[in-house]
Order: sequence, then structure tokens, then C-alpha cells
Amino acid sequence: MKYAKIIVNISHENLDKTYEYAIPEEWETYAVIGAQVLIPFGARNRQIKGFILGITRNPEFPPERIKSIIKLIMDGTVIEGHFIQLATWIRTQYGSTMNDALRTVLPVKKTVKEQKEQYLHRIIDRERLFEYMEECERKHYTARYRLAATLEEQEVISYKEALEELNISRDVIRKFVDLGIISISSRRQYRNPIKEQMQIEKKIILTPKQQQISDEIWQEYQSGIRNTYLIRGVTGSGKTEVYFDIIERVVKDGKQVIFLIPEIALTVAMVERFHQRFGERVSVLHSKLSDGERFDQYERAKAGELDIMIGPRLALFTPFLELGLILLDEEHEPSYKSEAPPKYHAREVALQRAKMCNASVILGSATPSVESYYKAQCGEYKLFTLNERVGESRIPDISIVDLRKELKARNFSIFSRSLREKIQERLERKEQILLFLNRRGYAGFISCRQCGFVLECPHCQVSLTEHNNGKMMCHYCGYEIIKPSICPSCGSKYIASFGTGTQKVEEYARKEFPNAKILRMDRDTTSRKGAYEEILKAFERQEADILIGTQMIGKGHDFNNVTLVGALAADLSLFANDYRASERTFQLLCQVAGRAGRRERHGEAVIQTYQPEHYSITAAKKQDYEEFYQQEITYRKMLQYPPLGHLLAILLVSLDEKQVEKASILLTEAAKEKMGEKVIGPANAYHYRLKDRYRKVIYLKESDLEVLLEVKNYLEGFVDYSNYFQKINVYFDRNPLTMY
DNA sequence: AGCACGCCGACT
DNA sequence: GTCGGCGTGCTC
Repeated sequence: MKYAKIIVNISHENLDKTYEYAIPEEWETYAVIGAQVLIPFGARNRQIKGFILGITRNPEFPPERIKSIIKLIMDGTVIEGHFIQLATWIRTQYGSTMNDALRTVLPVKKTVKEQKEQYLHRIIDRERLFEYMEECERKHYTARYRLAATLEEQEVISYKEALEELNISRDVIRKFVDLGIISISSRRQYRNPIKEQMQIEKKIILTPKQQQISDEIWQEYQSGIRNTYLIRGVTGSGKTEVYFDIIERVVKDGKQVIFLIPEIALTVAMVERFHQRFGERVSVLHSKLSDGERFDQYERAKAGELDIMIGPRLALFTPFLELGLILLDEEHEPSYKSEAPPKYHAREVALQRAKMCNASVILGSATPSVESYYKAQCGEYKLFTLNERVGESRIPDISIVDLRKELKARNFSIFSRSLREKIQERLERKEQILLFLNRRGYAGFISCRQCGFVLECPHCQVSLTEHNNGKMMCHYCGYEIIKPSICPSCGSKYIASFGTGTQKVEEYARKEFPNAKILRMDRDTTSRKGAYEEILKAFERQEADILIGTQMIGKGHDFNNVTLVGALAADLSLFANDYRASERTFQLLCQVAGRAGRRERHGEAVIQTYQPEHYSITAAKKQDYEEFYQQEITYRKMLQYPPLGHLLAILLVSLDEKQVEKASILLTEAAKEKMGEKVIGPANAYHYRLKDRYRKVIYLKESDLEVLLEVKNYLEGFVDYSNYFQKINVYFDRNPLTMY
């Protein structure tokens, strides 16, 4: 008798394990890994769906208690065992529940998750509710009273809130629905269909260099070699043309292609270009599509109606049957890393999927991630470089302004003298200006405005961040000191937290340039739907002279009339408290400088900084990736940060402060047993208290990935086994992009 | 998630 | 005694 290990199709943590079922003989040939099955579950044997994760002859569960599979579900949604395998790989690599891993990989399970955002609405008036509350009080229905009292105050509360904060069981909520006191609603998603575009045949002739890259990759492909390629091409060098040429060849060969882009905001423009070149056999897949639309795209892909799928991360899981090539454009972008568990990196998963289906991978970027470039240097990836810009556009002149000198000259404004002059000039000439505030990862570090000194952790070489208790702290190891009042390096009293936001910049700009029309783009002004595009379009139509924004303004749109870009405080991201700060700063500065003078007009960029000698900034001025990389890799080597070592963040979250404290110590001890002093922490997370939950973080640093994954597996088991973790959520994040 | 079980206060 | 609310623990 054969038995199947099955995971049930209900999204709940308690059910995140496999159950063993007997396979009836008549189904044996179809019962393969990845197959969908109908099984009896629980005392009532209610029929639910599940997936086969493995097959065995020796069950772990007492055979006499094992039930049998009812039938296999073969309604066309035969999910390739391929995806189950990929989910298993993701689970072991990144540490998540199997359910979470399956949900990201399989479209079917996605819909289950969406029901989660539910709300309880009071549908009777307060008077009648009062009556009911009295009745509850009389009868000592404590849980019902709690819920009724809350509903008396607020008409709507979230399902989750009721369960967790009021400690109400689901039965009570169901009872309230039956009694007609409340109704339950769930949030819906918006439709966002693809606009059909007329197909315009455009044949572009590649430059010799572009052609050479395409030919070389194609030659290998044809002779059966599957490889990973990294194309480093400066902005405007025509990487896209190379992509298109290879895609066309792979498609003509009868294989399918996945083209990944970093963000949804960029899809529309990209899809248009693909439509013009490849016609109808192209589609998009992203989270803003409705369930139905998304389902259709999966179906079309499976039915062989599509050759190319474009989209952010999730497009990676398009069920193509003969995948030949995966491309990642702007491969260095942090949005390729998932923020929700499983916290996978699309680049790594792409490589894994490619390996499994015998496909090639092309990574492209003007400023590749240090990880990828390192692998290219080691010969693991094949590197191509495109150094020349195509057409007339030239690289802008970039100048660096030392803000310390501004202070000495008693200029306390956020605009240096030279930037102010240049802005004035552009305003007179009716040209446009982008002001860029580099706020990513900004975490309240302290710097000296006289000498540029930044307080750093002596153990981790990241900047310390300020806490409201007057202390400075390291979020890797928990090291802390009392906030100094004078600069430890030069004794100046101009030492303060660097806290300029975009609103402040706007205020200052209005004061300095009262006649200029100013637009601001940040999280506040773009929270409304479509606001992002509106602001960009308005600026494109030259309805404003100055656009102020964060890294959002660095991407996508080409502004013809912009001839000046100012990075107001390049240091802001340089001293974010994570080891990728330098890399990110260099990438942002290169990108944003590239926004100046995209076409015939010549552009200029001004970088204001307290750290003019920092290699991220000097290399950005020269637009010299090689120089930046050499510096950065030495530093990573020294501290064993990725790509030379591996880092695993473990985040513990709980409503109970004491419990999370205790659990974090236990987990640290367990980790230390396995890998000794390579365990750092536990420390309080940067947002120690977030949404009423307490958060502790532990870091593991290890050069051997296999060893690290082994320890991670051990700790996962430890968490499952130990009683101390019942009310604690434990999240794993390997090579995190954000620091906790 | 859904169901059974057992505890406990309230009601006849 | 019996009924019903409410929390807990299990599901192959």
C-alpha cells in the first residue's frame, strides 16, 4: 500500500503540516507529487482539498488510523509537481510555513488568502444592542458582552481585532451573525485590465556590441547550454533591445519567456513596448489584477496561448510548460525581495526555477547588485558590458557639494550656494528641476554638521540609531551608548539627528523660490489611487518647475525638460543602519543623476553631502561602477557580509513582552549551541513595539549557506517543539534587505 | 478552519 | 440533574 503526504488547502497555521492518507489502487498512477486530491478530514469527515507533497510506503502515523483519499481532482488544474518542488525549495531556503510557500507559488491557493480582510458591521441600532447587552450581563455571557460593548462604541471592527484583542471565539461571531446583530464584509480588489494596443511593426537594428551579446547568448542556447548572464549596461545603452532580440529568438524556438520588472508602476509602459514588438501573445501578471483576470492569465499560459509573461515578482510563477528564458530587468532593485513570508528573493528563485526547467537567466542593470557582480567575477555568471549610450543623450555633469563647507560659510539652508544658483538659472530659462531626498532606510542616525562624523557601532560598522530614551543603539547586536551632546571626533556642538522630510524641503523651497511652482511626491501625496501617475504627468506637461520626491522620482518617466537634478542629502541613505547602505546609495545616485538631460538637452546633477570623500559618492560622481564595486567588496569581505557570508535574521513577535524576551533568549541559546559566537543578539528590533506587539531580533552570520540552512531548520523544529513559542510568531529572513 | 469535548455557571 | 456558553485541542 502506498501512502501520500498531503497538505490541506486551508490557510491556518495549525494545519501547516502534512497528513498521511492511503492511496486507493485505482488512483495510484495519477497520485503524483503536486496532484490535487479530495480527502476526508476531521471527526465529521468533511471533504476538503489538498495537495500531495510526497509519497511513501512506510507511514509515520499508525496505519489503522489512516484514512483514504476520496479521489484525485483532475479538472484541468493539474498543478505540476514542479511548483510543489519549488515551494519546498523556497520553504527550506527562506524559512516559512509550507502553506505560505505554496500560496506564493500556486495561483489556486491565492484566493483563499484574500478572504482574510474581513470586517464586522453592526446592523442593529444602539438601543436594541443595549437591550442585548443587558441580557448578556444577566446571563453572564462574558464573551458576547465584550463584543457587544465594543460594537456599541464602533460600528465596524475588523474580524482579526475581535478574535485577537477581544479574545472572542469564532463561534461567538457566527452566533452574532445568526442573531442578526452583525454582518461580515470582506474587502474587494479593483479591476485593472490591460489596454489593447495596436501592433506596430518596428524593426530595430542593433549596434554591433548589442548584436554580439545577443549572438553569444543565442549560440550557447542553441547548443543546449543553459547559463546565467549578467548584462551591465549604463542608462540609455539599449539593454532592452538586446533583451528583445534574444526573446524573439527563444520564442521562435517554441519556448516561453518570463520578463520580470521591479515594480507594478513600470508595467504599463513595458507592456506597450512588448505589444508593439510581439503582438497578442504577451500578457501581464501582477497583484492588482482581479482574481478572475489573474486566473485567466494562468490558464492562457498553461494552454499555450502565450509566449511572454511580464510582471513583478509573482510573474515568476507563471505555469509555462516549456520555459526557455527568464529575464530580470534592473536586477539590483530591492523590490525583488518579498517583504511578506516567505521572504524570498526573485533572483534566487528565478535561478532555481530555471535550473529545474532547463532555462537560461539574463540579469540586467546599470548598477548590478554586489551579489550578482561578485558571481560574475567568480565566473558563475557570464558578464557582458554595454558602456556607450545610444543616440544623442550624454552623461550629465555631476558635481559634489561639501555641506560642511556650507556650514562654515554660515549657510544653514538645505540648499547649498551652488545648488541655489543653479536652480535660479533653470527657473529663469524655464527649464525643470528634480530635487531628490534620499530617505530610504532612514533611521534617525546622528551626524556632526561640522566634520561629518557619524556614530557607528564598534562591532558591526553600521550607524547607530537614535531612540527616544536618549540612547543610541545598534540594531544588529544591541550595543548602546548614551547620546553624546558634542561630537566625539571634533568637539563641535553641531551634532544632531538628520531629520529632514520632503514636506520640510517643500517648505524651504517655497521660501527660497517664491515664484516657482512646486510639486511634491512622497507617500503622503501618492497614497490616493492614481496620484502617482497624475503628479508625474502634470510635471511632464510642465505644470510645475520643481518636483520634490524620494526615490520614486528616479524611475520610469523621461522628463525632456529637466536639466538639473539635486540630491539634497546623499548621506541620508548612506547611514541607514544596514550593510547595504553604501550599495543602495551608489545605485540611487547613479539612477537619479541619469534623470538629468535624457534627450538633446545637456543635464547637470548636484550631489550635496557631508561625506564627499565616501566611495559611494565619489564613484557616483564619476559614474564608475568598477571603482565602487572594488571598495564595497573589500568591506564585505572584511565583515563577512553577503555575498561572501550569509546572514539570517530571526524576528520574534508577540503581544507579551516577557514571553518574547524569554523566547528570544532560548532561541539564541539554541542557535549558539549549533554555531557558537556567530550568533548575534538578541536585540530589540528597531520598532521594538509595533502595533502593540513586542519585537526581538537575532542575527546569524555564517559563510557556508548549507550550514546556515541546517541551523535554520533545526531552529524551526525547536520553535515547533518548545512550549515557549505558542504565543510567539517567529519569522526568518535570509539576507534581509531591511534591518529589523 | 471546523468540530468535539469538557468545564462551569444558571435554570427548572 | 440538565442546558448552553466558552475555551481548548485535534484533525492523518
